[in-house]
Amino acid sequence: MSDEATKNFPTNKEIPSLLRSRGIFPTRQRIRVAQEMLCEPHHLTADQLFMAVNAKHPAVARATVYNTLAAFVDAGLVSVLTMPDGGTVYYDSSVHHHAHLFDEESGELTDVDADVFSLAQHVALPEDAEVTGVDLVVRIRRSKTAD
Amino acid sequence: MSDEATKNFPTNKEIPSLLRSRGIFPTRQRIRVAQEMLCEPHHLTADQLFMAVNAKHPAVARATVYNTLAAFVDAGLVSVLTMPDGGTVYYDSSVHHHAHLFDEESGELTDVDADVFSLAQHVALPEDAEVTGVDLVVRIRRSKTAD
DNA sequence: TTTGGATTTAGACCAGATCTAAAAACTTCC
DNA sequence: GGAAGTTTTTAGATCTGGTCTAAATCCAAA
Repeated sequence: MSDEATKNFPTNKEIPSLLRSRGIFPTRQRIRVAQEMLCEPHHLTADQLFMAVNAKHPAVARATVYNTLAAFVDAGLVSVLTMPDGGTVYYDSSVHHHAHLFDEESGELTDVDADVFSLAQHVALPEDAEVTGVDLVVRIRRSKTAD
Repeated sequence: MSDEATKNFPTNKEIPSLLRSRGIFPTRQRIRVAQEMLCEPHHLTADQLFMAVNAKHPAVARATVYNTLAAFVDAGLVSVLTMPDGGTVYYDSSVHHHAHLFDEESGELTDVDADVFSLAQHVALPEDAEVTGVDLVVRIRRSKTAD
């Protein structure tokens, strides 16, 4: 459960076959976006990704980044997450069910393994409700350095 | 905890003194916005509120609705909530800590009492982390009517 | 009343995100 | 190869929530 191996991010080399296996034709642009997005734990806004992809030289158009992200979400390759107050939309390279830690001081967003589905059992659901997803963000402060 | 009385929404009449008690001068516009927003459990977007307030005849400008909502948030009269995937920002007339149920079919958003802080104890937090907030949305489907 | 601070207002503006229509890149078939 | 059709990409226009601004209005106090 709290095993890093469950996440198992692909290497750059594996990207094309990964895309193909999800029914996404691996074009040059999609490969670049995927490499930047999928190969390690990441929480990026569309714009951050757009800039990362084009950091060295223009490589992929903005619209393509958005289209590609949407395709990846459909294919279950990335998940979407927005900060509960700001509304900033992040794309998350981890798709397994997990919770998020949000450091209110640094603005840093990190994954944390947690069986969010079983946590959800503790809330009073309507009889006929079937849980289809659980979004949990724990906001923290860490400045207790000299508390 | 799961006591409706803890929420205790104000009546229209009580709004002016409520605002005053929170250090908000009760102008005509702020009273209208408050009456529409605070007197019952609600999850409204700024725009929905803007339209509700102006339903019969123009009453309050858009900017005022936004300003007023911000003031209410500061004063702890409403809380902010964004859907983790869409990024839509809702204003919630309940400010006590609670979880949300999101019906994926109807799009309906409802409050549900839950001790979200104690739930958060179950996730592996860094040693020095102090929890400052917990946002929990349980997505459900209810179409089991004929499952 | 007049004055001055607080509030409201319409509309300009801004940033993310999406849409569009055309260009480019692949496939397929001859 | 290359003509024709399909898919993908692209730049830029457009849309949409939301914020900002500077002028008008309101209101309390003298």
